Amino acid sequence: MDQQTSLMSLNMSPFDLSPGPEGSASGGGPSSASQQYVPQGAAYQCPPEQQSFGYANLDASYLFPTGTGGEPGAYLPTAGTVCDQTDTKDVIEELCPVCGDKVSGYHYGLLTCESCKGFFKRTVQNKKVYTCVAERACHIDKTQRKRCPFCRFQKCLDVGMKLEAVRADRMRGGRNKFGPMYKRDRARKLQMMRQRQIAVQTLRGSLGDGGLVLGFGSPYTAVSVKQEIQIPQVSSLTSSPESSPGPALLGAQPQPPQPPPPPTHDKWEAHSPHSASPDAFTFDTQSNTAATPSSTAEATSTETLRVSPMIREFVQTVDDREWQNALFGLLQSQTYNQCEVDLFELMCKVLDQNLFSQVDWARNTVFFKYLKVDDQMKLLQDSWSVMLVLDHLHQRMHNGLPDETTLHNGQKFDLLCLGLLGVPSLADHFNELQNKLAELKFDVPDYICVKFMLLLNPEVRGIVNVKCVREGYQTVQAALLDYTLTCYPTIQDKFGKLVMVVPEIHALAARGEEHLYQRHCAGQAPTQTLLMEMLHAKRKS
DNA sequence: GTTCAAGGCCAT
DNA sequence: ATGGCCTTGAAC
Repeated sequence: MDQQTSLMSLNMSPFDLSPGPEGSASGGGPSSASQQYVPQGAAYQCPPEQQSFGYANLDASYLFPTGTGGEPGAYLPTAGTVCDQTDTKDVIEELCPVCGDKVSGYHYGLLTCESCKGFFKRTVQNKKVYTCVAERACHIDKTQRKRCPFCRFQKCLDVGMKLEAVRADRMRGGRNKFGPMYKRDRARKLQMMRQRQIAVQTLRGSLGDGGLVLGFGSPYTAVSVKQEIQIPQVSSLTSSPESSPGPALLGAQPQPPQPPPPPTHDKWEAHSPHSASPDAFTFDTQSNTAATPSSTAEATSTETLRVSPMIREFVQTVDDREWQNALFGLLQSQTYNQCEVDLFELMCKVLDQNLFSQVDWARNTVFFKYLKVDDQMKLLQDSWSVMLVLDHLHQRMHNGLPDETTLHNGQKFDLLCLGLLGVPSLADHFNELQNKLAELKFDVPDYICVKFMLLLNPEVRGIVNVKCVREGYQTVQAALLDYTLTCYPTIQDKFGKLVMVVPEIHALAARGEEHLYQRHCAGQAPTQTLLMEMLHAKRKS
């Protein structure tokens, strides 16, 4: 699905390099790298036949570097060269993330080739304006990089080349503020390479070469809530903002992010049938079926019985594998070949992506999909944050999502903060909530019913078709009540207790929203995102 | 003194 | 316009 279009109309310029000594463009603000470059004029035209399919402008070719055939697994050193040669030079022997040519050093924030360095410099210094006559998704590689400067520059930004590293005063020589970052990046790469070598040595003995196939997410983009809702529905759940590639399969190397620990609870949290192979970007999840609770004391005897068809259908709308793939895909695409990323900014991007999934989920569900777009928007604007919190509780409780993960560049990313909407001090409250739910044997049907009830809130102001919303809410409410009575008869008033938890989730989400809004106002959050649009929408209403 | 990421130069 | 090579100069 094409989320680029709306952003392309935002007409943002990358050329606001404030002049002045020592990086006046610094200061921890949003990285311009994630913004969309919208050129004007028509200096260049991109040949239509050069467009690649979709928006996968980042290609995986540069992941299989330096002359070893480009086969999966070629990334691993051969047995004879495993040891002793881990110096900086080896680390540098990567391929340019823009075009796949040989890297010549750090340039404008990351390792690139000489030609992309020059291209980026000329573009920014001379304020060049390009146009793509195709779909703004041309494939960029070493042989075709000259054909569409628009897409080449876009890709430069997408992979993280930094506009602010181009000096407005054109002063030569010396070092800039990125020096220490390059140094840390080198150290991290060395460390990771050493770890990898150890793992390879261990694994070669028993397994032989492992495959290495890395999936890539497209660059980050945003659209308006309304547009997102109005995108034609697809047959199954898909996630935005990018049409995420499939799960990235990793071979024999200790490649972050790591998979969370296996789940430990009931059948709704059962191991995935696919989890036998090492798959660093997938953690175990319940299979996406409408199975019934089985291993809990209450539910064992009810196996496949007495769960209403509606709840079964609800459970089928849960696609945790997609959620995980989208999460880890984004974390990877945002950090691959990056020295250091702003973790708050990254968190906002993940939240934003989750929001897209949220919208996507909602507009494919019963009750909701028949509403008018304006009503849908109002419901989503009211419930997005509580649903994000609830989703995170679900991922932790039913899929063993860990507190943190190591990013591709070696930085640690706090996953829990996603559930806290960026407020670390809410961790205790969040854990308390999780414990409370665990005591209630909160399972996947509970989760999905509560989620529906959060979404279909008839109290939201300005809803035109209140009747329909209320009916949906009451139907789900009744289904949940029935489910809890049927499947958990020994938990006294499970339904009532679940309903009591809802205001707590609201309180937590409200604090998160406030925090995000403050940071947004302070210029610390990425702009032009669905997340920010949601924050603003609620304040306006 | 060395390093290396900036900007500059110039043949193509 | 591109891209390989050269010069520069702050940080180490």
